[in-house]
Amino acid sequence: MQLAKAYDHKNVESKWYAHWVQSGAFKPAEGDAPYFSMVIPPPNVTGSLHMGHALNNTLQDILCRYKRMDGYRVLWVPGTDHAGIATQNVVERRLAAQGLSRAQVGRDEFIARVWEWKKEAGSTILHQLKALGVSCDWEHERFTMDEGLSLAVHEAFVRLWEDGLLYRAQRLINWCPRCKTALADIEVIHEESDASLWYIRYPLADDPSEALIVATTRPETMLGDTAVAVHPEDKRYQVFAGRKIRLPITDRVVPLLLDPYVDQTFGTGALKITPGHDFNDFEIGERFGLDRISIFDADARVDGSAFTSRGEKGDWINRYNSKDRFEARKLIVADLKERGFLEKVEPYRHAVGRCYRCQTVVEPYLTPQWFVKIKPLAEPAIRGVREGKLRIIPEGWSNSYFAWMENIKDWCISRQIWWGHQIPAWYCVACDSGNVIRGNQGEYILTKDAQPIVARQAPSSCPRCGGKELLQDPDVLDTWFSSGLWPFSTLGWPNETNDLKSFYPTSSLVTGFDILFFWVARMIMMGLKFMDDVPFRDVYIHALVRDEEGQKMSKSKGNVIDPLEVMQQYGTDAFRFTLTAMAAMGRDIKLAEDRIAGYQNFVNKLWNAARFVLMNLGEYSDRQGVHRRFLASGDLQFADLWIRSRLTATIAEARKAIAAYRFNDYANILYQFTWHEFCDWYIEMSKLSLNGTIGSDPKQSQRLLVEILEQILLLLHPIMPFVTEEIWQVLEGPQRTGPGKSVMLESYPRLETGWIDEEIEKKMEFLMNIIRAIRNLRTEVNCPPGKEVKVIFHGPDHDLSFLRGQAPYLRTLARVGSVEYLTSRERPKGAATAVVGSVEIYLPLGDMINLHEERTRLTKETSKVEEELSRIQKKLSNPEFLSKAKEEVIQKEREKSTQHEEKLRALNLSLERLREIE
RNA sequence: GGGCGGUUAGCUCAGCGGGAGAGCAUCGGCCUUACAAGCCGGGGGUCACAGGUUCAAAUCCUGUACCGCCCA
Repeated sequence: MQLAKAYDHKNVESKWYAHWVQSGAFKPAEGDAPYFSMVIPPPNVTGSLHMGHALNNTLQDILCRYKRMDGYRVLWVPGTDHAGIATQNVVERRLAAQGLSRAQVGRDEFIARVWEWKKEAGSTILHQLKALGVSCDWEHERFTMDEGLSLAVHEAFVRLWEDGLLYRAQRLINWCPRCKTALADIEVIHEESDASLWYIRYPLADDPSEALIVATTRPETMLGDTAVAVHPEDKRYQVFAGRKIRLPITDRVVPLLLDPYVDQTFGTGALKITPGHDFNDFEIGERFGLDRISIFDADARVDGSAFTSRGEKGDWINRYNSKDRFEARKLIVADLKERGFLEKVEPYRHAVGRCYRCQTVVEPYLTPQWFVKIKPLAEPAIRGVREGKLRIIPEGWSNSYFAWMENIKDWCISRQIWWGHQIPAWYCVACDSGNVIRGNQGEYILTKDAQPIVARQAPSSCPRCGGKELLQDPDVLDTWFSSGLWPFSTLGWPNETNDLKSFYPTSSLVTGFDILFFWVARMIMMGLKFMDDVPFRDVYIHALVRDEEGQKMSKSKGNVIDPLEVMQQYGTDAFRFTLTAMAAMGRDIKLAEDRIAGYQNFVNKLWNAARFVLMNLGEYSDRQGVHRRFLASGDLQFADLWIRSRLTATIAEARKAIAAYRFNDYANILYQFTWHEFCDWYIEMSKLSLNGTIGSDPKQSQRLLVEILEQILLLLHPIMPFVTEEIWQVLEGPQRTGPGKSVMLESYPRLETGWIDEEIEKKMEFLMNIIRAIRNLRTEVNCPPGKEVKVIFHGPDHDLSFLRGQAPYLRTLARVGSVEYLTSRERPKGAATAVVGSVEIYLPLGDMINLHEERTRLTKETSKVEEELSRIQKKLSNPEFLSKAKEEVIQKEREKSTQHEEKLRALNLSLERLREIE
């Protein structure tokens, strides 16, 4: 029953994880205890573990382990999300490596290949999470594409449709020409970039010698212009009111509109209007009934048929047809320049929208899509937070939540990809034939007017005409649509399962703010809609992990720290502790590897403290598995009472911190107690009891050491599961270990408020200060560390008699060989001096003292105390302070004043002694 | 452009109305049989700046500067 000389995390971690899983320790307990449930923010099935996951799951694991130990029935549901676009991209790349395209293999074969890929590579991140030690119930693992969750998706879709909250319509949406799919608004990332502003002459139709100059960042879209707009009050353009414009190149004649939307300060104040490719222009187009010309195809290449179908003619159509939008831009700019329509080009910086998956510049594109009518869902979701059914922590984030929710736009949920939940809507080839356009290879296109038949299962016939041939909508749903259902779909919804009854609403959700809108907001809306209750009571939003310079970690910047490497090198516990200690609310984490190394020392410290305890157990083996038995039973010495009091305070603070999601406080409180109270003082003091110098029964000291160590292990376990388990198993011995036994199933330390003893704590604080003062004096006089010294105390009787009782501690901890207690007015001559409270401490080592240095030191301290004292006295002589400040504050200041006076008096006496020698 | 957050020791950060703190780094001394991944001790800060509120401001308010994020 000994521990190895050094803690070897590599061997320990996988061993205990397997043990936990095997013994079913992650499964929710039976019984009727209150529950605590969480769902994991499902990582992308394509993903691999990064710092964000590591932090996110460490914090969740802390909550789960804490709650489990504290008697709750805990369920933590793990799983992954099918990540439609990302996964499709991965599999397409694999196909491309074989020289194949998605179109070549066909839809069914492609889907089969995605599943194949998922089978072989889709659990990577879950395995990595296991390395982190997460205590998820793996029997509850879910995947957004598995059968049950697909059922939930269909059910949700159909119900939204039945409730009139879904519609299919031709709208301008964000289109990624690379992924060839629609994106939701928030899937577009706006990034500032350097570009140009082109100024183009737009001549008047009736007099080409007159022209307006429009400024644009996208000259190529002029092929789709159907108007020019100016501000109604813009004096520059009032002469042009009511006239028409003949567009360069296309010769299209378009109206000049007056619209207050136009920003007079932008460019020339004259705005070209392209309702088919700009969101703002689209709205102006709506107001004025303008044509919307969709000038590009799905690849964002100029689509000549867009013009011929309107009866437009000209060489320009052929010239630009099939040209990529950026190529078309170059051509058009060149052509404008050649024909004298280009006034000037200015450098210009503006935000460009890019696909969040592949960074391609998105194109506003006019296509039929499915939308969720979002306002009726958003309103209850706003109320839910306002009324406190759901707390967002830290609270500051609720502002962002409200701002977003209140300005929310309908959610485009259809995606033109293959991997995902195919939309449960069908179209009748018979009665809707005009809208179902079939191609040669079995593919088909639905027009904007197609009539969907929405159903839970493929209908066998058309409810309108009885037609037997029905085609399913080829689009799939946004992945976030299925993740929006995650908190209840994973529990079995739409079936009324026991899980759903037992664990919904979930207790907490822990996530990063980057998916507050993507995911959290949508879960709240969906939860309220389908479960009639919020999906979780608390949302804890944690920080982003950045690199040392505060930069977001990204592969392209090359500043990524791989959590797996870190765990390998420093150990998972050290890594988890670092993340926890740095997870202060509302602030990003700048992670430096030094810090992890620093906390690895803490793991080592704990390990060695445990080694000490085990090494000193001697014959003690009569443990009966009752923790805190001897701590509770009395017969405690001074140091025991002190550590028990401190332990109790630590338990109270730790519980408070974790309940408030103050993870960094939790970590620091335990660090402080373990290292600087238990190790630095209690263990050192216990050496005296163990060797019989103090107290009567060394066995009692052994018991208490074990019990306090146990408490520390229990408190630390949620953060550092592995090392605490390893120590626990050795410490408990064979009677209490074995299958099904684990520190993670023990009770979390409860609060015994009667154990707080302020008097004892004050006394210990005093003793510590005395010891520290003596150590300090020794250093000052260059006294060799091992050498015992004589010390003389002078002070009030009660202090001296207390110190008389502490002689053994003074000997061990301060190397005080002999003590003299002075009560007379005599003072030793030629001694180094320090003052603690009202006690003067003399180190009579006349020959070793540098008188000059000693005097400088004392003088410095005197002036420090004087300064402080005068500040306090000034306060106390201020009548306003005395009349307005709280009584306890005044009392405290008075006490301080007395203490400082005492100290000052003692210091002055010491200085006097020095002068006598000199 | 709108909103949010930050600016505290050399570094990373707590504290957010009544004594300026931690970890790391640094300096000095120690291989004291749990731990040199350690022990003991020390130094180091007009709490960004300018006003204001208050008996009392790092902490609350206003403004300025710089940095970061989100939204448009």
